[in-house]
Amino acid sequence: MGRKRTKSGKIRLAEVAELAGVSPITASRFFRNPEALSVAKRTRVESAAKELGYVPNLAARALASQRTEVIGVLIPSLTNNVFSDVLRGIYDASEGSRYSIQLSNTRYSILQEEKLLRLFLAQKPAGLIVTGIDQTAESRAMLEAADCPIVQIMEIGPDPVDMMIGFSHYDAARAAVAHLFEQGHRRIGFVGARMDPRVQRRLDGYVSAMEDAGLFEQRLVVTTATPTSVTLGGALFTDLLAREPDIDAVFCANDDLALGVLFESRRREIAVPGQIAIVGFNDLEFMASAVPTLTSIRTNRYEMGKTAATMLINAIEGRRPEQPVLDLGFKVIERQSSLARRSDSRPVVSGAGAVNKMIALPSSHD
Amino acid sequence: MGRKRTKSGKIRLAEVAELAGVSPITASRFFRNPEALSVAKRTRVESAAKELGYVPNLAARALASQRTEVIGVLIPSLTNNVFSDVLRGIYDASEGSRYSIQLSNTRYSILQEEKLLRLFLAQKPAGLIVTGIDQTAESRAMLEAADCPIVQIMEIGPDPVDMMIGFSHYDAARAAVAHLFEQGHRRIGFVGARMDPRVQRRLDGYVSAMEDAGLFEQRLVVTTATPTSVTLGGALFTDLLAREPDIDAVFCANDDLALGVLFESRRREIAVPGQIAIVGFNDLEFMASAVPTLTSIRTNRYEMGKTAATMLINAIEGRRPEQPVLDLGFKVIERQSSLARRSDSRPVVSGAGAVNKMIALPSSHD
DNA sequence: AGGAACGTTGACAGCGCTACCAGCAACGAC
DNA sequence: GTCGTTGCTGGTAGCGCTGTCAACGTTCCT
Repeated sequence: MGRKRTKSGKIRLAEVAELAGVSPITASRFFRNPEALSVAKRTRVESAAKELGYVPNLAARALASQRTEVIGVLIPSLTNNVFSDVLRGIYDASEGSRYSIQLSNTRYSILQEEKLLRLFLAQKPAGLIVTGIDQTAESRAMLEAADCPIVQIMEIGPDPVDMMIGFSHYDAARAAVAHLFEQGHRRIGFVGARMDPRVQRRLDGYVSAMEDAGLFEQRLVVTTATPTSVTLGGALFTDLLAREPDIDAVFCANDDLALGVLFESRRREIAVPGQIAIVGFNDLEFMASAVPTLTSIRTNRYEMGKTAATMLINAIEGRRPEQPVLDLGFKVIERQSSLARRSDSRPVVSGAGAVNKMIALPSSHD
Repeated sequence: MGRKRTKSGKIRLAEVAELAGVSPITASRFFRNPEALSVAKRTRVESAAKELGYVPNLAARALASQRTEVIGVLIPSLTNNVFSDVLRGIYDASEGSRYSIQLSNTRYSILQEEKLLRLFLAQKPAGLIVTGIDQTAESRAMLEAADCPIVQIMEIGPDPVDMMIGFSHYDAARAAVAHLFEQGHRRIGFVGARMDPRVQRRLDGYVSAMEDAGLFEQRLVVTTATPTSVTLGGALFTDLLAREPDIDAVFCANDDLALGVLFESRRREIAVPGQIAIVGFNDLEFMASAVPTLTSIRTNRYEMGKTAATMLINAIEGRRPEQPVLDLGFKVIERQSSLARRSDSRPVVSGAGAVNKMIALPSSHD
């Protein structure tokens, strides 16, 4: 059953040093700063380590050096596939580096975030990646006092703690609404779930764009604190229709909701985009192959994670970025679901991706 | 910018002990085994620790005790939302415990898995969670020699390394095909992507069920090593149709593929389930709200992760499970997409979830 | 009463590594 | 030739905690 207790081979740095004929400290240097060694000793230590199969004891290293090689990552959700893309980027960037990722889930609670932050900081992480810009005052103070580089991800805003990488959800939402305006839609509903700070900012963007056009009405907005799902999209859309039967478009705070709206439309035999246009947010993979294909806002999630981790590692190693705040922007991916209303109400069902014009915009950060 | 270097408050166990008026070792015991202390000292240490805001130094603890409180988790993918459910369960179970999760991604490579395993084991984890039962001989040997409890997740099979929790993908696939037979379908195609060992076993189950009925033909099977996606589902379905235009059902190795098949059917104006029945695998959330609602095999992924981590933690603390191999089974969730063929070819578009009969089956492990 | 058994506490000695500083050789500048 | 400089190497002294074992007081048994 594999529970047998084997006396650990126990190859220490001292053994490697002995085999290589150098002092332990020289062997130690080989692993931290090989350039500092003469070529002769370097190769000797290297082959000795390989021969013995030496693996450094991270706990001893951390204790002696007073720092760890752990990057702490705080994200609000493991379920939301938006974060799995970001995480994949982070893990990819950390791979091959000496740093390991310590992940924790705040469950969209800034109090939980504060608690986790305290825990993380006590272990002296090499760096920290935190989600968003809405921390408690206490968290903010801890972050500012922290003795390591920090990257805030997912959005950009004023007053970064250290580094920041993301895009403006506000601007992205405005762009989505602008696109619907362009296509001739006027009574545009908003459907949102979870309503975390980033979704809230999307709502703010929607409201401002609608107000600018003199078209905003509170009754066009349907939101809930419930976690998002496809089914919920259908339910919220049902609510919206009951309240405002004459809407001609729906801007969904994410793609799951958009898919739910699409299915609900089909269930009700409402033509998309003939009778109702749909725009989602995030541009998940399925948006391009739905029928009709679904318009969405593409956000560079994988890249965000990867860049964040890369920037962080560079900063840890003393190479601070020229530009600490990075706006990754977004793109309006125009597809069939948001086309201008047509006289015939039959949905367009030509090949997927036929309409796939892209509008790239950096978010203007104010 | 938060880079200011603060001299760490540096509250050590010694400080706590001093304030409490006990020896450091007694204070240490308070954190590891409070029951061993007298009530008086226990409360004294407790309040001293709280007053000073003491947080133990994990590196020192690990070094001195020769073991860590880290649970290593090896999964093949971060993208696949099947794993995000499992992970959520694992993280949820670890929360509140003293153990922290160290996650690594094998990218579906057993060689990469072997490499990561070596890395993990060198740090003497408290426990290990690995995916599946297909390890290299070398990995297997390392696992058997490992000095910690181990749980294999996602599937069950003969000869567990230690503990095992999952279900039979083979039996689940057979059940899916049996369901299609019941509904009167005969020419059932198989669509699979990625073809990792578990998908392969689903294919094996499909093949055996079809052979049992004398209906198997190699040309009914379309697979690819490409990672799965909704779009890919449509493409594979297109291939299948080109090869075998007269199929009456498709069993998809996962739900993303099934959704792709649904969209492609709609694009081609093929009625589901009128002309073609669809069955997916995993029962992701959207399956219940698609139009038509999509039949799938429900697998208990969150529960799998949570139970695995709970079992592991119990085993670490000496409470080994009565039953080291746990079959979580699966359920055939019958929905509209797989109903018997009907004379009229119009898809059923009544309310979602109208048909939602469930068949629960434990997988028979041989 | 004597002794064993138990519960509780503390002293000591590291765990494996690295920070710090000293030492040494080789080299070039004056 | 002397001095400083640079490049490389090693010795010493911990980092903060826990394993081990001994010692103590108390209780219970014979």
